[in-house]
Amino acid sequence: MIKPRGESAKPGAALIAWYDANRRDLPWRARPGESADPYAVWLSEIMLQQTTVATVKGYYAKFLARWPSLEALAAAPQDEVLAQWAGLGYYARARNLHTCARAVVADFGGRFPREEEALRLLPGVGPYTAAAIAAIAFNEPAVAVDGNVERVVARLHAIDAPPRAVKPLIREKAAALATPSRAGDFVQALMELGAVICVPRAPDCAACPLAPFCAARRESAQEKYPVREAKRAKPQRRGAIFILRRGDDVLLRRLPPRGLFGGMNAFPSTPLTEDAGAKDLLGFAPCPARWRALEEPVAHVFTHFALEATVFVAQTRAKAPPPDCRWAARRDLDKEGLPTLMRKAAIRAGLVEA
DNA sequence: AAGACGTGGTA
DNA sequence: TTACCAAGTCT
Repeated sequence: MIKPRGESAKPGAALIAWYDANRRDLPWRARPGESADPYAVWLSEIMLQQTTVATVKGYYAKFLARWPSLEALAAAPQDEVLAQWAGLGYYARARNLHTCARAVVADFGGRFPREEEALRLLPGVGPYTAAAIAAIAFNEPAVAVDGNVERVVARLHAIDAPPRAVKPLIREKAAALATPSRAGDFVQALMELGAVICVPRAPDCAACPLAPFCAARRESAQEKYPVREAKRAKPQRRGAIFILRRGDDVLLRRLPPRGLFGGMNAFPSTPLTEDAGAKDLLGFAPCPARWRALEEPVAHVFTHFALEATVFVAQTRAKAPPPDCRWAARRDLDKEGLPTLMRKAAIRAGLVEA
């Protein structure tokens, strides 16, 4: 039977047809007929965790230019990788990226394993990323479930529970749409649909290949799905950041390898995971000096708390750096790779251009 | 298992 | 301006 307007009888077929006609040309994405590069797929997938395509593009290009191969990345010093990652956030990803590169070189001769279960064992590779690499890079029949897929499937079936509570159901419903011979394209099709059509607010149902099958649309309640988790209050914390200058140098500290900004360069500060509001901020200074507080504090919002940090500045001469600290040339501050909060402080203090 | 873990964009 | 949320992982 001939369907009018190219409409397909099966949602899975409609989805893949839509993708074939509408796929975006992304830097890490193989063109039709080309085979995917596992290194490119892995690198992009790590960067894309909780991060938008638009933000990733610049970092991806920078990484690929500097480290064109897995071997090159594995051979790089970790601090260079962290410095290049600066500003992208979730810095455990950068540490795991580097560890993973070395593991694949050491344990697999520089070739990523193709099986989902083996990929899952690599650092920084969880259930989603393992499935995504297996499907996209190796066309293995793995089903990657990310936030896009959760939203599309939750709407398609009007699933009345937060995704976290019904993960297996969502995976099963997603798998039911799959085109097994085209595992990579299928996974990307479902995510792409969520990213450009079945968006969180005001989805473009008129352009959606799954609209005829969509339960949420049938009940005109697209934005009711996926059901949101109860949101927790975001505490407001206060703290201080200390910028010590010595001629053309600035004092930097290397943070311990776990926790907030783990492994990154930073200015000395109060412990940011605690509220220092009621305490004597200068008691946290890296050394005694004539500290001067800048008028306007730096505001920064993290996932789980908001911070207002007073920036203190002082000058010193010929002082040996305190433990875990070193002097860095102010002109090279941009190359040091500071997390965004610290970069904001540097801008506020006039050390670097905005 | 629920919270830690960044940042930027949109409405 | 607050709220949401983006190709999640780790503990």
